[in-house]
Amino acid sequence: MANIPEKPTLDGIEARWADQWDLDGIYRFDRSAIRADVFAIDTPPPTVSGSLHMGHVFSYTHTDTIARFQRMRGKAVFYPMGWDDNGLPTERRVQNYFGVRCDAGQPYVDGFQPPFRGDPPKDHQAVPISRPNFLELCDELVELDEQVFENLFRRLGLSVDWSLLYATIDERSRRISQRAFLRNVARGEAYSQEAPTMWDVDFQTAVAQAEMEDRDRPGAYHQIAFHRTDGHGDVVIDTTRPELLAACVALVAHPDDERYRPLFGTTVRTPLYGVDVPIVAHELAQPDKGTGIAMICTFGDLTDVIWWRELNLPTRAIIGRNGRIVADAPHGIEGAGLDAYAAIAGQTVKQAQRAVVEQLQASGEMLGEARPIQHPVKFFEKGDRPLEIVASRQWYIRNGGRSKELQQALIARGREMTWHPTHMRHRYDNWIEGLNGDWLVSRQRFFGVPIPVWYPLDANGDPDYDRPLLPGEDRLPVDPSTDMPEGYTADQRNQPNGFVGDADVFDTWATSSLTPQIASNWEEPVDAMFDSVFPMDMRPQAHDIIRTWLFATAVRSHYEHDAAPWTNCALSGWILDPDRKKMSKSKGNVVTPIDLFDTYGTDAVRYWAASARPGTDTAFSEDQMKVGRKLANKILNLTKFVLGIGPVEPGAEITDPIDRSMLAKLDAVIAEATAAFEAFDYARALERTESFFWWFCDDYVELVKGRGYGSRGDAPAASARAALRTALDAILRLFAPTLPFASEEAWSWWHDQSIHAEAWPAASAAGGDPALIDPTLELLGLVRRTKTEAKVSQRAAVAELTVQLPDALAAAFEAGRADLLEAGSIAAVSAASADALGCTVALATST
RNA sequence: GGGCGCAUAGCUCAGUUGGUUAGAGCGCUUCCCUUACAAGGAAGAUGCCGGGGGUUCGAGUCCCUCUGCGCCCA
Repeated sequence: MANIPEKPTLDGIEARWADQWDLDGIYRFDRSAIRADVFAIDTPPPTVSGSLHMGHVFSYTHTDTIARFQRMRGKAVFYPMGWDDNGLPTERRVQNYFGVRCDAGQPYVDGFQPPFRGDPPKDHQAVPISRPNFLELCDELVELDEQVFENLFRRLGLSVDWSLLYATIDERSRRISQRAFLRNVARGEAYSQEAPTMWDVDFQTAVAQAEMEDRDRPGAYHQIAFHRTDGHGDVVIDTTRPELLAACVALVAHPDDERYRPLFGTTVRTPLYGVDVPIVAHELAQPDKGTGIAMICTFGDLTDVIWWRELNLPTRAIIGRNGRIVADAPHGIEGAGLDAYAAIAGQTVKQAQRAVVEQLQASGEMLGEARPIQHPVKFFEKGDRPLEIVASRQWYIRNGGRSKELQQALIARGREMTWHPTHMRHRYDNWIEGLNGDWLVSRQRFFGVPIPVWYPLDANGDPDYDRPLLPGEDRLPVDPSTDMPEGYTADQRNQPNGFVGDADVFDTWATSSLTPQIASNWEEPVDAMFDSVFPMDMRPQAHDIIRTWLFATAVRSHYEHDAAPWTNCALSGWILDPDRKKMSKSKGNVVTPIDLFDTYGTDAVRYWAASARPGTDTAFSEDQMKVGRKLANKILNLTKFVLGIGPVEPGAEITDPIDRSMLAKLDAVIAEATAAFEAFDYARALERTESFFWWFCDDYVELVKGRGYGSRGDAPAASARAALRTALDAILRLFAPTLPFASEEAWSWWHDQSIHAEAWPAASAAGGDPALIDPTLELLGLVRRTKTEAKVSQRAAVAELTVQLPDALAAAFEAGRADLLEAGSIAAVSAASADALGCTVALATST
């Protein structure tokens, strides 16, 4: 029956088994299963335009071990894969790959051919192309990239159901994203508003709080004198942004600050521009910072926005969407002030700062020199220049940033989920508690899900943003730039009394926050699986995107389903290089996953990943992969041995207490591994299994090998063989989630069906005493040591073994006595009662 | 500044209700071709379990505190 290769090998087994699994469809989700029998995973759709790296291999392996375990436990596993391809990363990659840039002003070119397909020269000037042409190139490239990702994941052995594949830009995702948004609008959970917004001047898009980061940058304090309009001298302020002087609308000090209290309510005149501004009081002014009084500009930072809003100050915006000072001076600047303004109009922020400082120094209104400092500056996480604040109309989804009540409700949602590891929940709570505004979901970009909204235009051609025109759900997905709102005709586009389409797209997270809905065909006309998979059992992801992806998904589910989207969140750690530093290409220490698969085998790489404690940052370690390869190899060899030692008669009983003792230990391991997997601790499950496995090979197998070969006759041999076979069966099943290829290969030598369609092992219930075997193995160890110290072969004969035997161990000693003699090549043994177990080994003088 | 985590062998780490002599792998040393495996096996050396204090019959484990490192947020 057995089909055992002469020389077992791991080489080439990945491709063979990956293809076979695909052919057999063993990972296909059973759509007829009821919710209680389903284990549903909300797989994180990777950003395909990023490059493949070990982080993918790492965290996706963790998930796969859980999926395989649950499948073996009899669950119908819902394990989809998706590609998060919409959004800025793809746009960037398309620009760099084809040598183009999107320019909405360009006409569409039919059959457009980009100047390059990969690696444009460094000095290439990006070719401006129309938005539709640009989107075509996006579609072309993501298809390419997604194939590379799929190949990697198949090679990694992920047991996903590839028939459930989706992409966040595909038609279903666009429809579901728009549907969910329209329902948010209908319930008042989403709204548009004209407001100061964090703005990236290079990408020329608004940016959400979750996408911002602080970076320490050099800056400088400048002391600037404002002139009191009552003629009683100057008020000196400190600012790091003198270039915004023309945008100044007030000075502010703390209400308790005695130095400035008399000035509240008075006015000062701005230097250079001669604009009268009030001196106001607010708690957020910091008396210990600079001179204790600051200028409020529209807008230098988020505190300016708060002051502007709470103190009802006027607006004098001077920074345009391109990051340059706008051409027209704001209201209030007149006469000579206009000349001063002309010096900065059209300049970048940096240029303007130099110009203003020069002007102030010339006029004597800047005191002393600039004092350099290091201070945190807000950046878009993908951006290169500091964010500016510009006023613009944007769409928001309420997320608790402006409502304590909603905050509490969302924090409560977090408590409906079990977090692995538990302390990760704090990040969720902290993030919600630190929100300072609603979730900005509109982006002034191209490759994304269009915001499904039009606005009616009045007789003057001005849009009425308070009465947006919304499509019916049956029309989704729509593209407002080509589709028409109901009741309008194409020729009314952009005409007075006509309509205008919203030109923006959704933030990537606004769509990827709906992966549970997308993967399960929520409210789709056909093939809805939503009811049998939602709320899902597991959300695996990395811990750095708790504030973005995890939180956003919880928000959407809270609104749409009044539920947490999953019952468990499993957070993976990061990969560090062996020096505990970030891996980087420039250092030449980045290895690609495929190379590692080739070198060590996929199971070996999976072993490395699965050895890392859940949620723990982990060093990249080829040493661990070598260990994994050894393990996988050993599994094949052990299987060959157990299958080759001799036949096992049907119904053969395991009678020997030594064999039963081993099985009792195995039972404990099965129980531990099961409990660990159920708690999402794949690493502990592996560690317990592996530890037992080496003990089994080195100690148990060596002890009973001779008996198994039949040295003492048929009945003792039958017990050993049956025990070996029983243990092998369980061991392969225990390893199957972590080392799917080696366990399948070994399994296939004596089974027709895939091990991954088999049941998780159950306890043997042979009723053995787990400790019974221990004294025998301890004595065997002492014999081995004696031989090693005598520098003789382990096969060397022992003339006599004299055992010191505590009475309590007498029965155990007797049970293992015959096996011990054989395993140790011992000619004679005698035992005498003693307090502690021990022995004296008399080696035979010659072989 | 707020929150969280980590500190155990040269290195990477395990140590799950507190319980004999603190473990594994890698690396290092010595030995062994043995009919599953030399891509193997047998054995050995290496620890103020970060410091201090406390609870307890008993602390790597629980409490307090200090130090150092890392992450998240402001």
